[in-house]
Amino acid sequence: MLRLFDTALGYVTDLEPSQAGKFSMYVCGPTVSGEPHLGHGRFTVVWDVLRRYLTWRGLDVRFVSNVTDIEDKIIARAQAEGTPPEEVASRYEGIWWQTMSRLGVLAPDESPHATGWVPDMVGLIGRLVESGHAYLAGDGVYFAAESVDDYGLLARQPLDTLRAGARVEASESGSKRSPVDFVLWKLAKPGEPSWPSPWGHGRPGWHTECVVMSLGLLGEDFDLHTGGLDLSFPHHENERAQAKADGKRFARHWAHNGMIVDEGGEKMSKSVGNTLSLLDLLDAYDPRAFRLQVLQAHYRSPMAVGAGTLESAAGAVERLDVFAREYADARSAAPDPNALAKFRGFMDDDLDTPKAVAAGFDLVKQARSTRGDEAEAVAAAVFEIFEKALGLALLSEAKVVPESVLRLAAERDEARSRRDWSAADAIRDQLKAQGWTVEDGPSGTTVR
RNA sequence: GGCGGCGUGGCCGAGUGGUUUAGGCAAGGGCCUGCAAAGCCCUGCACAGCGGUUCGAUUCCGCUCGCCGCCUCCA
Repeated sequence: MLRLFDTALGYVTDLEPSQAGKFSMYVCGPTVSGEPHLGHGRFTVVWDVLRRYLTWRGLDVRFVSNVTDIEDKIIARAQAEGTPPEEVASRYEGIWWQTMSRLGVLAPDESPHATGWVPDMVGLIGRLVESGHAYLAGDGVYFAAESVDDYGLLARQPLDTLRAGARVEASESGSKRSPVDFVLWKLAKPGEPSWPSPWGHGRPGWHTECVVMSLGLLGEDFDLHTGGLDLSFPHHENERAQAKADGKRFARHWAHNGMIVDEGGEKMSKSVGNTLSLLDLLDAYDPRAFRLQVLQAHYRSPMAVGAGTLESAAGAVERLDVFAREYADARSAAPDPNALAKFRGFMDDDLDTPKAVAAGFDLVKQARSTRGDEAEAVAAAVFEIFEKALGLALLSEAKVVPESVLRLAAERDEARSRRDWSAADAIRDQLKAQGWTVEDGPSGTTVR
């Protein structure tokens, strides 16, 4: 069984599903108020890998990831642009799914939208108000964090130290009774989108949607709740507090991925403004290079991304493609069971993809240094591991070569058959100048 | 201030109390090649600093220095 670091426990533990053979996970998705950045790219790849791996291991995985389509930043952008908030949200959601597809991230089984669940959220808030866990203040309904006895579990800090450390500015609204309280329902200002509620027209606070949608779709006691490390507190803490106050069991396990950092080692974040566009990066490099780089770092470690790291990863992808072309026939062979067992051992140990990938590269080397059935089985394991389990597609098909290039290649073969090396070299230089790599094999000149 | 993490060879990035190496990229040498490319083989005496524990520490403990995260919207 897979072992994973559980944020709530603070150590690596067995990930026993509540129902044998099944696995339910909820990943906190994006707020669609802008283009995805590198951090989004990482968390989606990390949890996509976990999902694929568990599926590959034979579990029936149900993967739910939300889209936050109503939120302050969306409203702010809509107002700045003079367009409706729905328009902003749907535009960036379109870009989101398009980007995910380029990254090789599978679509969730379900992707609930916050705006589709407002009545359920109002229902939850109502129950929380009734039971005394929430209260109405000047500008909205707030959750009384201190009413939950183990508040601070995910933060791994007791409540009083959280309270002591809370920024004063954060509570300057003057509405909260305690600085650790958080808003469940924001009353609408004129011109803001709103839904009806017993407390007046307004919109849900961010921390409420994920509780309602995860419980609504996966039921109580679902297996795993994940997201970026920066969501562990306060977002996930607050979700958990609501579920608990509502008498629900909520997620059995919690897992969080590490942050992307810039060249200076500082976390990329919207507030600092040092985020890098994921779209630009995917335009500039093979998207698989980013995916491989994510795999080569442990999911909990901070990860630096820059031109150098991406070029390095792109080179490695290229190497894998060369292998995939040479060993394309092995795709249909039975993978070497020992190789797969070793791979599983690494993955089961807290999703150690760096080691798993290293093992994959070792297999590439191993396949090339043996012959016959053994080489074929090892090569088949390479495909099995990278493509099926990790979701990194390898290209066995050469890319389409334009007619003019093929003609030059033919001319070069002809020159070589005449042993006219200077003519052959001149053509090679010409092809190189056009960005093609020329290789001479038994069947003549090939380009890629 | 509270809680937590990190510091590894040119770069990214794993890992471990002790025969021999993570892996990728880059670099150097060799094989192959008309020359290349691709591939294969070989090469780097890495573990912030200072002490301590130990037969032995990069790995355990302490201290110092440096960097970072969370406590605030954030993946």
